[in-house]
Amino acid sequence: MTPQRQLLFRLLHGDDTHPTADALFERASQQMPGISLRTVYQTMNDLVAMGEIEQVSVAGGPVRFDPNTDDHHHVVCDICGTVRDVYVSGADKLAIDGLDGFDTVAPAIVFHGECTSCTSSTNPPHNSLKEN
Amino acid sequence: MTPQRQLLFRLLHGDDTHPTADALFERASQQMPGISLRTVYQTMNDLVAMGEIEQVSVAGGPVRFDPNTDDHHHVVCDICGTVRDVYVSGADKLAIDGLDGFDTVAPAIVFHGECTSCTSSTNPPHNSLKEN
DNA sequence: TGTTTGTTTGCACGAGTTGCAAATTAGCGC
DNA sequence: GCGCTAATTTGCAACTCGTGCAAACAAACA
Repeated sequence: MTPQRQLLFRLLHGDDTHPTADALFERASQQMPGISLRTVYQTMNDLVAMGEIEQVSVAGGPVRFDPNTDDHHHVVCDICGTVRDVYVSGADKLAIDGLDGFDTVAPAIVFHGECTSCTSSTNPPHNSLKEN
Repeated sequence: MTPQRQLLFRLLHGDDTHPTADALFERASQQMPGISLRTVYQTMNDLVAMGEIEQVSVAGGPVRFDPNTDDHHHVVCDICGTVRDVYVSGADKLAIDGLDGFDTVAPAIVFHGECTSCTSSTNPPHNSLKEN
């Protein structure tokens, strides 16, 4: 448990914004100048492998990290890219056709939409998907 | 409607393997040597924008293209990367907590699992995720 | 102290995709 | 068929996200 790992672990927990490696790197750099982006990737991969955190990947964009390991799903704003946790119940009752020939684990559900920050024209912080 | 577009459109329809741009490029090159990979990307993007086809992107890998524009979802083999269409009913009856502040469009459901080709040790065409 | 083991860092590389500008082609009126 | 214009295609460079590698470094420990 090196200082770098402690810092990253601390930064990620209590962060529900599903940050990218780059975003974490930015924040970590403020508290520990000189920390390497490579270390952020390395540490995130290790934490994922240990099951301490989850990876969320949405449509082409960079991977995001989620400290929430509960059974949950995600909503994505298709305009600004914001990701939020969503809890779904009843997924076990879905009627599914086409899983023949597959040992299936679990469904990952991603809701797509537009968040009100992006929708409300009076308050237009229309951040591009590229930002963050 | 150029010959390139006709060929690509034809190749994609009647192909339920959710090919990547590269896979399409390979197949197209056989029938039209000299066609550019750039053209494949360009054409696919146009078709997606026109709503003629759909894009499927799974965790890190390259984008795949799907001529099926029905309301459907996908299963992914986490070993070989195969993607298959899945029809789900009852998704409208899911109880969802956390969509506040979002104008939501629709859920995209991806089932993860292992296909029998990969599971059956007697018949192990364990293609890596990188192949195809 | 010296060794061992794991971590961090920098850099170069790789995959996938896009931007750009030049060359080519399609479509269309005549 | 001819010439024009707009769209398409192509090649290449560039970009983003992420990983491999090897050297430097740090922590633990005999």
